[in-house]
Amino acid sequence: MNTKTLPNLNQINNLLSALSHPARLRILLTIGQGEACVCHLEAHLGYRQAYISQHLMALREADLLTTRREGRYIFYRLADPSLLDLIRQAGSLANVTQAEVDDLTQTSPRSQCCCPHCAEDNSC
Amino acid sequence: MNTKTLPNLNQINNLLSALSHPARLRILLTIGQGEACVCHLEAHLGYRQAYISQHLMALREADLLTTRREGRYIFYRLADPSLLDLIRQAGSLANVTQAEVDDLTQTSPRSQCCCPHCAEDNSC
DNA sequence: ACTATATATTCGTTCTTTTGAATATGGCAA
DNA sequence: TTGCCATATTCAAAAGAACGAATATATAGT
Repeated sequence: MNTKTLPNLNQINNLLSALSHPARLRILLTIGQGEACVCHLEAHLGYRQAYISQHLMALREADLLTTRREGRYIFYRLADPSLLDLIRQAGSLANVTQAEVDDLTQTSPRSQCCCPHCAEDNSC
Repeated sequence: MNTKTLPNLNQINNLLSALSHPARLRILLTIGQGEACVCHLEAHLGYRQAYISQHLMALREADLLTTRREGRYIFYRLADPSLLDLIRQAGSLANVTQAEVDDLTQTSPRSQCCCPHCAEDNSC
């Protein structure tokens, strides 16, 4: 629409738009500095699988994620870990402490992930 | 809307959503560390008055702006100047240099603002 | 009181995003 | 091959955001 030809503006806007969703924020925070497979996010956040995949697709298209396949599992990782800083800074501007931001990671008290990464810890 | 009851998440999301719009980003950058009236933004960015007011309303509702009335003019100011840092950081994540971010401020080669602040500089 | 100027609000339409449901793909193991 | 598990994609309906047009408000000056 109006954005005329301001590519830089659009790049920033695309980044922010990709971030501007509760589920996507939680996904990014859950991935954190490490990596996570879809089933992990599913178990951890309590969303449906397809729902998570859809948001992962959005994040991928915004170049915010990288992927790595390991057998049947696909592990997601932040393309740039400083994304976490951005979210934290947004939090601080929105009166959310860093501790509270980190809490947004865990919600689903049930179910566990049994991917290669989690299997050790869990009763898999 | 699945967001259940995660108020912190929503606060962050509301902030980011308010930012996620080309016109609003430019408005915020134009206000910068100082203050600006609507007519200034109008002249500077080349948007219609009502259009700007609409976006200012959105930014106000997200508590991103404070206002001050001076006669017929209403001056807008960032509620928290560190918002600029957030935008710059978003820029850097989106491969936009700080200089390029600052450029997003000026576009309309025409028209001038004649508010009390600008009158001195311009031919008003 | 009347007019002009600066800004805000409302309304309706269009465009985009979200989301559930269903289905597809791709690897692995029997 | 067959079937299963992890993940991706497609589709359509519903919800929401953007935006133009018109109109309202508030202040100042005459």
